[in-house]
Amino acid sequence: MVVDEQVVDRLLHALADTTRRDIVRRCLAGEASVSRLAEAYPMSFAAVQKHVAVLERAGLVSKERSGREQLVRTDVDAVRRARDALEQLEATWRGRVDRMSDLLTERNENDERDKP
Amino acid sequence: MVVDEQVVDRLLHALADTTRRDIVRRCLAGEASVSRLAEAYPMSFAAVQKHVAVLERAGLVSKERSGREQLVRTDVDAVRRARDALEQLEATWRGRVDRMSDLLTERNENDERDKP
DNA sequence: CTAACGTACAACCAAATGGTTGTAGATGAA
DNA sequence: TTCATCTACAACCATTTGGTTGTACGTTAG
Repeated sequence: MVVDEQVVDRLLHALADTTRRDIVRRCLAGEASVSRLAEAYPMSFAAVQKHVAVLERAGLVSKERSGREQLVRTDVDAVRRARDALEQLEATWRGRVDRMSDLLTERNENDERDKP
Repeated sequence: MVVDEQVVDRLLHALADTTRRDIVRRCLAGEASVSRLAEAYPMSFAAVQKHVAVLERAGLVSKERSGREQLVRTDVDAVRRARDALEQLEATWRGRVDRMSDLLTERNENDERDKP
């Protein structure tokens, strides 16, 4: 179940911004319209709109129309998937470390060196 | 023990790039010089150097001089801290959800169907 | 219907990103 | 010493990012 690298890129990039993480948090605690969200930050409505778009592209939130408002809702599963993605990364890396340990243990004189 | 937002920003941004994640992985499985790393990617030495710098600024790797080479080593603890940071984020968000649930539960004592 | 509200989107801008090439300084090998 | 290697860093460039303002459009309230 290898997570697509591109997906991970978008996911981590989306979360690598304080405002966006805050939006995720806010929209987890009850849905909020984009304009209501915009009131919470020292930036324009359009700017917040863009942040929401980035989160949406990463699959972290989704929008649902309700009358003339657009309600933003955090996808809790997506947040979990984000955590799992990092966990998987860590597992891969850790796996490498483990295999490395094995190699070191049984390593004798095999000194390989590739030169292009 | 709140993780500094700025630190999280740098951490997640550093990891939001396939090449950089690969560098982290490679430098976990044995140290590698920057030039050796550069051989592994379809980009210039300077570009890889910049990627390493980003990882270093995020505290994910460190460099150690060995002769004329600069060995890059992934800080395993930093990787763990990265995972923990996301976990903490998730915990915060989850906490919000839980408190939200509590509110809903308490409100439910009256057992009425009020529509806002 | 009209006015106000919420949204979408385009155009624009400064700054950051991700890449390049070129130059210069250390260091190890011959 | 001389030369090849490894690194650091500056200058430059194209694209993306994160912000702005302005305009247009659908929806709701009065």
